[in-house]
Amino acid sequence: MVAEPISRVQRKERTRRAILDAALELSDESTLAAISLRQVAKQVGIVPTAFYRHFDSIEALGLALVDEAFASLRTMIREIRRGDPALADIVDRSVGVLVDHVHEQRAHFLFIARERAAGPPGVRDAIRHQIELFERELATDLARLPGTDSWSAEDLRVLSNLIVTAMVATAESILSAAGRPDVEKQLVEQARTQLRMVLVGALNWQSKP
Amino acid sequence: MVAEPISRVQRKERTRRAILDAALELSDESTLAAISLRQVAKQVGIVPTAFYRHFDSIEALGLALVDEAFASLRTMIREIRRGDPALADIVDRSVGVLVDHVHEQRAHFLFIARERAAGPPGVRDAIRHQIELFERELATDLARLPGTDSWSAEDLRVLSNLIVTAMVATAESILSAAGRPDVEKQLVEQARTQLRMVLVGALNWQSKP
DNA sequence: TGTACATCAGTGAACGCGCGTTCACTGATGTAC
DNA sequence: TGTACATCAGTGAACGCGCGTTCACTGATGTAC
Repeated sequence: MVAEPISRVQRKERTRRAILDAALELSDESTLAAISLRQVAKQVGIVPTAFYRHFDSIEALGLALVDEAFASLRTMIREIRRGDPALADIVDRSVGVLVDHVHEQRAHFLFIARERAAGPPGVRDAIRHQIELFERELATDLARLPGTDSWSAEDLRVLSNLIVTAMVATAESILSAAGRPDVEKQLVEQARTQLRMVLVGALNWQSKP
Repeated sequence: MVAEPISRVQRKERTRRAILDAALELSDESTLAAISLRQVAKQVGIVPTAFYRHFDSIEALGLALVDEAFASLRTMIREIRRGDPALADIVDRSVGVLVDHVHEQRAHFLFIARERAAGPPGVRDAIRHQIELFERELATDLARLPGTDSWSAEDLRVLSNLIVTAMVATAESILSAAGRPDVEKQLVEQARTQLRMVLVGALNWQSKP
């Protein structure tokens, strides 16, 4: 076996990756606002000043993590949308995919949950904006369901917001139920029931003219 | 007019109050995890070491603020419960009271919104516990509504959780819409519609046997 | 292929600053007699 | 009412430490010829 030569560009990308991972790891027990550049550098194994070769500040690093986290969320959404959109099992499938991704991307979800409420203003805005995009996409999905023909655009948006809110809350609850499978099972069941309740409401809803 | 003598106990209580207020004020732009004891002391106008005469740590101060914030929330809930429980306007009244209190107790709501996600573990647990109590109380309220006779206790709890989740999200949105009355108006309308959608779902719901 | 120069990720010393916590103290308020 | 002592909220000096940021640097990788 011959040792592969590694280009300068690859080396830099590798360090950048290590910085992002270190910040995610530290985010497990703290929040961006309380994490120091020196802590991140120490975890990566570089000298504090080397951090500046990759990011201008901890906030800039946070924005990069937001992009990354939502890119992985989009993969999830595509997964839900794929396959048959049979109304019957759409609830079970959606909740199932969400829960799987919370486990697979635990660090990303934890990061978003924290920074959504407590991050630097720029980071909070970026997260809010991304969640808003999800709401709009979900609204157009809902418009394709049978029975929503008579709905106003506004009501579709409002329903979409309610569903996204409930799913965000579900993801956050599951994160704090880590290591208690019985609690998680109950939360999953709760999320399914809530989605069904909302859908029953939707099917019986009449938009104002 | 004669100057009132102030007892040592009163003086101490006054300083304690000032510390709580200072922490609330600082929480407006930061999170407990990033606030220093020295910042709080400086804002109050006492020497850092004097802080220890009142609280063991910033976390202990946080727990006191949680108690205080939820005490004021209970006042709010009592206000909703009072008066006629006519189903017709219960939605408008509930949302109205919530919005009023978000404005009146802005600092408390901001504090809870932040620390719920990003606070020290003890503070997070305390907040989670208090919200859980609200859910249970709401569940017993819901059980008194007409049409819920056939509901299982579990479904009442699940519905209650959904409503509380939506109201918490509404309060948080209104906080971030500060200074934009048009956005707030839309959020209030959204909250009302969502509650109505959920109630329509509830009225058409059949608990599993 | 070989040489001379440019690029640039990471280094290490240094800076002034705010941090939590310790300790012995002060002096006004409270209490016992 | 007056005196002697106890209490204790707030003081101020001091500590060692981690912070973000500056700067001139090193040496491996990349490029031009």
